[in-house]
Amino acid sequence: MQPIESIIFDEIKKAVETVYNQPVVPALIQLQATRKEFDGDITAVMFPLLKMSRKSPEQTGEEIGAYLKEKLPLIDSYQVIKGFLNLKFSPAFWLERMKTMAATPQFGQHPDNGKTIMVEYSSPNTNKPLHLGHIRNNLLGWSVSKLLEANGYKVMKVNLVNDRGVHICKSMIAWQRSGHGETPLSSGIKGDHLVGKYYVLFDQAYKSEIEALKLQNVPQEVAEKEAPVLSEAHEMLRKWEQGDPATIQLWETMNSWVYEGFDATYKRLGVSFDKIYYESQTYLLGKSLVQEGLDKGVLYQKEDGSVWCDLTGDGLDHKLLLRADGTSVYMTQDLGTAQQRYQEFPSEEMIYVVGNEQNYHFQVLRLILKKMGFAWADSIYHLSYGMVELPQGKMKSREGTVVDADDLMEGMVQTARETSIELGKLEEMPATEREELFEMLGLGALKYFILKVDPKKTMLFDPKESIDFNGNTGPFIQYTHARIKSVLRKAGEQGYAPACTEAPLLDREVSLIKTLNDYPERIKEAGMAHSPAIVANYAFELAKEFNQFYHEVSVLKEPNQKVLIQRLLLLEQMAKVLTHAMDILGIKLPDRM
RNA sequence: GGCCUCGUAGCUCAACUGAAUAGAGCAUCUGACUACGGAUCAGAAGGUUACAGGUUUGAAUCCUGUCGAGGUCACCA
Repeated sequence: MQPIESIIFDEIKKAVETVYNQPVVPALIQLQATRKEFDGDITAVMFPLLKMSRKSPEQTGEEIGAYLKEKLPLIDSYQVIKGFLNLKFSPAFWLERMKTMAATPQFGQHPDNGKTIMVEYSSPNTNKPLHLGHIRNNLLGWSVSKLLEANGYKVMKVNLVNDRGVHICKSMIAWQRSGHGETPLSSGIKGDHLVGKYYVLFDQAYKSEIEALKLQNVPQEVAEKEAPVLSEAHEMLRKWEQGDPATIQLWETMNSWVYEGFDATYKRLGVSFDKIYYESQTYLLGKSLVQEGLDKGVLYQKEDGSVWCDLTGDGLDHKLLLRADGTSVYMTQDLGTAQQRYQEFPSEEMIYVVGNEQNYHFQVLRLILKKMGFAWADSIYHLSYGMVELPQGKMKSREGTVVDADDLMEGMVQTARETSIELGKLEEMPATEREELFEMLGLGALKYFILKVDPKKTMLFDPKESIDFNGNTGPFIQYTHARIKSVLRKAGEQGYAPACTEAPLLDREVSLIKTLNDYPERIKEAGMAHSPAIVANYAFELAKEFNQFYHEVSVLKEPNQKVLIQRLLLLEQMAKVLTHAMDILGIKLPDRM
């Protein structure tokens, strides 16, 4: 559906050219939605035109407004306030708009553009369970993928699991030492939590060994490096890299526990992937690229054999790419995986959903790829999101302030359960259906709370506020949807079906149509900004507007049937748009609650 | 110390590309339950957009400086 601005743009340009008898640069025509407090639908800013008109802003607005009103039937009236020309469209125009959107099956869904985008997100370590920070990552990754799909892209959702390294060996060592063969099955503990438990145990053992060494007058720094458990962990990593069968087997076993746990968390959170990569299979990539870089003279080698990239010319430092012993570092693999991805799925854009503490890493990654002459380096987009903080500050594992993902989800669902039961509205609902509803509400609250904030900003997660179900929250929108559905249901029982009857529209209805009409543009805007927050805030505006309308107008008590039937059509549109918007956020909408 | 990001109502967040009187929600106070669903709605109060300059017809937004917060500058990932 054609946005209103583009319909009117050429007309206004023509009007200005005619009235002032000279050509106009498009940039001078500035249009914006008219602010709520003024009468009108679209506003043209007069200031840029003053040089042409050589008249006051008010006079200029008058002249162009008068011309437009006379020439364009769809302009009902105009009003000039200061330097702003507010144009109001005719009711017939808005009726037409409503008809068009009602006839559009997937309103808000942009047509397939034939382009592919890759989105990498989640990318967890396999030594501990997911926490609140991962939740933001996962929700963003999922939602941005949906958002891009709504913008007509084909999206490949990818997860690169960090399944190897010394951190995993730490859990393995602790399990060997004190696990006594414990498994998720034998203990009833979820796999990722069980492995996480041993990671913590490792840390405790490590610390007490340091203390013990210090009692023997070993200096702190030396103790930190030479504690026996740590040496064991490094030894294990060496064995792993050599392919020692027993080590590999333990590694596989413990990782499989973690995956089982992650799968459950992902499932409840509602996210999924099209392809999962494992770092154990990709960590050797990138070495050939480094060789290529050396040949091209983009990289250089030190006497000890280590390979570096000099980025001082770009205001950055020297960056290590291969250690003296020839092993690769994080950046090396990332160069390699980027190339592999691009070859595997040539895409318009490769989006990495990664926290902003890695801004520097991605800056360097792009720069090196560019220096090496890969044009696709520009298609790498680091979707950098801010940290999630708690009222008491940052999450710190040492201080035990880490909010576990599973606990958090369960807590939200439990709160939804308590709140709903307290309100006492669901006595008639079957138990299983009720539980499904609590799940929808609890997770809806969580997802909305996190996604409504601009990704790049640091956000505060206040558990007390997140479980609030009033105001700008997921449950508020879910409730709104349930009410709309309820009216439609009752109307259906009375034999009414939504339709456009050309009945006159109230101002409030025109306003709703305007908001609905804006939806596809907002999706586009959100897609370009990679920001689900724009979608969330739009949905809230719409829900709020509905509630106001609903409070003022008795839809089912309306005596004029034509009016009634047409209002149902408007309600149906709202339900459709809300559903589509919430689907982008991964939030389910109940028909009743 | 170098580089990057951020600073908006008591709190959490908006403000598309520079545009009209900087908007919501929460909390506070007042009002509406003879309800198509009150998990709602109406209203009040709350601001020198950290500070100081500059550009512009116009600045929360762009530039410079100061102050404050966070991140990063690993042969960790």
